[in-house]
Amino acid sequence: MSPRTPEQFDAIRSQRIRQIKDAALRLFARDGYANTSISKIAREVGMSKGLLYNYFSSKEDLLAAILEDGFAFAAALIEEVRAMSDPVERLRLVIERTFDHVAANADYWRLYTSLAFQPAANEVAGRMMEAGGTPQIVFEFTVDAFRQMQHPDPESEAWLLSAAIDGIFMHYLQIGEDYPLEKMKRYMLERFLNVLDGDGGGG
Amino acid sequence: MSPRTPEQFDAIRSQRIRQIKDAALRLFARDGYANTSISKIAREVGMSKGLLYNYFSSKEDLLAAILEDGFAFAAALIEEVRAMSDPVERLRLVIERTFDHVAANADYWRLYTSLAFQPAANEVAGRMMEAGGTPQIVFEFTVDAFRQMQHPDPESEAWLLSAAIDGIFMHYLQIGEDYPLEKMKRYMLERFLNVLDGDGGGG
Amino acid sequence: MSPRTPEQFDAIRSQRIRQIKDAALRLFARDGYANTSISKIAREVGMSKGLLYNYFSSKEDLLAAILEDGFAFAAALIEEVRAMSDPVERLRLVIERTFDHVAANADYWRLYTSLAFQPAANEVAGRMMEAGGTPQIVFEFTVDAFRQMQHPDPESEAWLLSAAIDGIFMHYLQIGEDYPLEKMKRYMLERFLNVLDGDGGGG
Amino acid sequence: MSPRTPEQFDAIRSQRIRQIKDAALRLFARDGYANTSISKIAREVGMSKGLLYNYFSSKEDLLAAILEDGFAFAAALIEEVRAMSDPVERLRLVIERTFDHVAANADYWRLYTSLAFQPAANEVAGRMMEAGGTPQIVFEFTVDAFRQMQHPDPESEAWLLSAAIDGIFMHYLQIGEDYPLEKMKRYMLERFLNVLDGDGGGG
DNA sequence: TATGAATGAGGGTTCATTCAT
DNA sequence: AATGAATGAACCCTCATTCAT
Repeated sequence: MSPRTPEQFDAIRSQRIRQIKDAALRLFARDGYANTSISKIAREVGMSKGLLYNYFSSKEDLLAAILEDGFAFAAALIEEVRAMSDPVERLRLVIERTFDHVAANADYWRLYTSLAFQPAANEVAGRMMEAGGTPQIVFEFTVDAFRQMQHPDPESEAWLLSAAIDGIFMHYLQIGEDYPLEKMKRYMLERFLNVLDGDGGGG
Repeated sequence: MSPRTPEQFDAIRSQRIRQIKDAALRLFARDGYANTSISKIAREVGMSKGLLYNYFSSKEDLLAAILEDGFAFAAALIEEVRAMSDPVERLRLVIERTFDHVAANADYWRLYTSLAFQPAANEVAGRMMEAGGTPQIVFEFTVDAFRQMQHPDPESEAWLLSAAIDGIFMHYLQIGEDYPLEKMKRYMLERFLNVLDGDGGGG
Repeated sequence: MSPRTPEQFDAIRSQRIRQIKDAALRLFARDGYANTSISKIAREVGMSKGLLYNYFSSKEDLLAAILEDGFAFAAALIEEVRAMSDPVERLRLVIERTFDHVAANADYWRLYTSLAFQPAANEVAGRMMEAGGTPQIVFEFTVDAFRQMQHPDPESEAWLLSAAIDGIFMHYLQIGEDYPLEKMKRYMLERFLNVLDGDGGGG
Repeated sequence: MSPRTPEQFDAIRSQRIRQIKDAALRLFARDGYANTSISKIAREVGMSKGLLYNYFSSKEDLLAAILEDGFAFAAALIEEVRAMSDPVERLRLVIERTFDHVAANADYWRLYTSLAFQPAANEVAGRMMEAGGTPQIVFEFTVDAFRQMQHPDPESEAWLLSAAIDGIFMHYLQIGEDYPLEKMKRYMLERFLNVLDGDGGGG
């Protein structure tokens, strides 16, 4: 009965936003952005369409918010790693962190990949992906590492490594939990970075 | 004056079907199946919506016809390669043929990949992909080859190779002609199959 | 090889028209006029849509031609019966002829009835039915007969008789060959006209 | 200012549903189900097409809801009458109630009859009519009554009575208010059940 | 005579978004 | 904060009809 404090309002607000984003991500990932209606999302969350529009001004806005969350991970990772002096060690960390993030956020990556494939399909997503130029930086890290390892063709090897990683993720996202993701992570580190042990930082 | 012969009708039909499939593939690949309307396809071809339905009974039917064309390539490749006695040589051929097909049919693979990512989004595509179980066979070819090469962990290496290939395709499909696809093909053959030369059968 | 004579052309023409009307009647009766497309009729006959339009200038024209055939029966019956001196005998003949026509042309009556129920649904049919005022005449015959039989309420009895006949037809058209149509014909003659025997004029 | 209560929403819903059903029934009855577009119904009600779909998930669903209302009458009548001990009295009541229902719901019966005539034309209606097997029960009531009245041929007489009733309805539905429906009801009761007086059970 | 390609209007349906309450 | 009624544009699809050949 007592009126809610502003803090309570904020808490409710944050929780609502989280619920909406979670439901939307799940549905976007499974059925595709275009095949997911606002109605379905609202029903999944258990709120009215109208209220959903109190938190996100459009379907695209909701998509942008979801993508933003994922970009934050990439930005944080770059930040964490930028100052490292050993390129090989840096690359190792990037790989481990990324594998773990994919394992923990499969839906996000499913959505991300499906959007990345058809940038023309969605203006907002297209613009955001162009802006969030993470991959470029990571690619340069990779070349650095192979150069330091005296690899004869660091560029090709970098392309290969990043292709292998993306391919592994693709397989994992399609096959799901039957895919030996953890094993492949260790196999990658071993084959590309000669890292023999390592518990993989598994979550 | 005299009525058209059946051959003339057939010619018109074939040409129209080809025009429609071409336009649809282009748009599906660029904008996504869900974002491509029949109207847009018809406009692209320069015909009325109604006429399109003389050739394809539904949007899904059109999609199926397009996918079928691609599956035919896979089936033909398997057929060609099945009887080969040397697994390594067989794998080499599969890789080369597939690289070439991807290079020549980028739109098809763009569409294919985008559909493969969200099988729940499209019933028809989902069913067709389940039925056309090519990847499984190709994976077994790969394991065979590495076993013959006495690789210590043929399964993991097979996973890695197929991931690398798919990743390369992903990059190529996203980046386009700037991507060094031909170079990566040679690099792959060299690194995974110890094939040193080879002009790659380039088309 | 020898060129066809005009008579042959006419014969072909008549046959085509008959085929088209037959197929159209069957489909109109079963699926309804609105649910039957020109394409379906042409396919059923085994000719092209274009050719069908050589014989009937529109779908409505085809419907009109079919209805006309049925009206011809009614007109002929009236003609045959008009001069009869005994109203009872005349009514008996009308009933027998009508039962027989319904039995032999169930599809026509199915179509006729479905159209008669919703005159607003089809302008052509509506106009034709209004013009072909057969029922009115037959009703008067019926009243005449009952008057001659000294029935205390000839009008009501006439309404009843014609309702019973129409109801029997309705049941027959809905139930089909399981319905005891012949038996009901005899029962009607017996109960309404005191006709005890009669082989029913069975065809 | 304050949001609408659930009761208010319910009231709006009920009213809209009633408006839609009323308009649809009127149009279906007059023009036929196939000739009545959702647009026309919406225009008749004065709402957008889209809103109509908030209340009925499809045109067929709307039809089903309308038919359901009519079936409810039949079920209630059967229920009311089932326990009656005197078959003749029971039949009398069924006849009176049905005449009254037809008189009060002419549009419904127009629609019903038009659908019953071409079961192949509409899957939903076909299935519902098959399931709602009222006529069969009523027919058995009728036979019972004639058997109790020692009629020499109860089955034929039952067929005749039900045909007469259906025929009367047919005439009434086609002719409209000029048809002496009330008079025919009394005439039927008198001729078939020897009921001489009766206020007609007027509703 | 004969074909079927071609059109265009209209039908059923969905959905992002707005708004009164 | 919260609801769901309401709209309108766009979507997939059908079909009577016309026309070049």
